[in-house]
Amino acid sequence: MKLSEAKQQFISSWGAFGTHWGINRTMAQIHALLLVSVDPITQDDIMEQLTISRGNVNMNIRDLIGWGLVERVIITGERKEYFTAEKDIWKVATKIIKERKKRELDPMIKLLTQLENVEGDKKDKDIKQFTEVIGGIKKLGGQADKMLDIMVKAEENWFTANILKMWK
Amino acid sequence: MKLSEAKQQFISSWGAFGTHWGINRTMAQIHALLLVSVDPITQDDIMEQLTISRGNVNMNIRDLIGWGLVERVIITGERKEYFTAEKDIWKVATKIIKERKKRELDPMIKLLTQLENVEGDKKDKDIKQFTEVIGGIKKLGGQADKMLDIMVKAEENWFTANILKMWK
DNA sequence: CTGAATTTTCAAAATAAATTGAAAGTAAAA
DNA sequence: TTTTACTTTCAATTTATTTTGAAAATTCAG
Repeated sequence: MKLSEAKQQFISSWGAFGTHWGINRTMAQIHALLLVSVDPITQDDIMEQLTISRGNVNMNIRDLIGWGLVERVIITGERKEYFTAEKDIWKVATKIIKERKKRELDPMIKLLTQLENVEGDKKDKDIKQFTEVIGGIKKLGGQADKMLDIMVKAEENWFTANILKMWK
Repeated sequence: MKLSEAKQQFISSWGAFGTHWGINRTMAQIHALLLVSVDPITQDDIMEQLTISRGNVNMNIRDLIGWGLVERVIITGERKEYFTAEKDIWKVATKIIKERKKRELDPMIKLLTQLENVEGDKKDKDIKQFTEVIGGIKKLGGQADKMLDIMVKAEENWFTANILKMWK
């Protein structure tokens, strides 16, 4: 397979993959394009390569910057803005995990904590099962939290890799 | 907060939470309703509680059964079908993880493996970066795989919990 | 078998999400 | 300051997803 073909394939698949995880197709594709672009590129480059509108590119790029996955690059002498993506996949994963945890997991756990304090007799069958389910989810969330923390804190890949190998 | 209110709140939030993860709101809500229902319930119960159509309930219930999160229950003497959800959250998570891994992660890793075999000089800057990015994602996928395997294989919650505590 | 109860299907309708493109906004250059 | 190159915004449109509901299929009791 040729490089250009492989890049195309990657961009398209990464986009499809993203949709399964609540990320919009175009944002994932722009991210993929930036990942496989050696040098920083402009909004016009993205428009052309993915055949999408200027507004679309602009909005999604801003989102990607918000996620900390892409940054603006100033090229001296050039008027246009250039963009580049973090290429270290470990860092990429770390950022996504941190951000999703903050945006989704933390608020959910906060809510569950409130829901646990339901009125009534704790011995009641209905109440008991409810608090058990809620408590279970909270506990699971806590576990996930710990795992993610480990991943995030483990600066060195080998560290986690080796821990994991022990129990494989 | 009253139990009924808390249940309502949980169902609605669980639905919203689901949408961030590529799960449709109604399916997540049906799942939530089943999680907080002590006894098995019918399609009509679900229709009524969530005020959604029969067809909608039927399709989403089938999907949930496909994920192994819900099962049909035959109540002797009753003509209608009843449904119930797995209440052990650890098992629920395990099933979701296994299934998503099979449906999404495995195919992606397979594709990346193909893309690594790109034609041309491995010393070329463009090719080098491409294979590095692809290789990085594959490696990350492999790590995730291992982690998920550990979670899935760890029948006893405390086992993983304790491993994790060591590095917290 | 017959027919009532129940489940399933799926085309059409409703809703939600993504995309466009042109106008408004900004900032550097002249 | 004015012009010009570029970026941002957002109402309108397009596209994708979800939901409905009635018809078809299935199941089971009599």
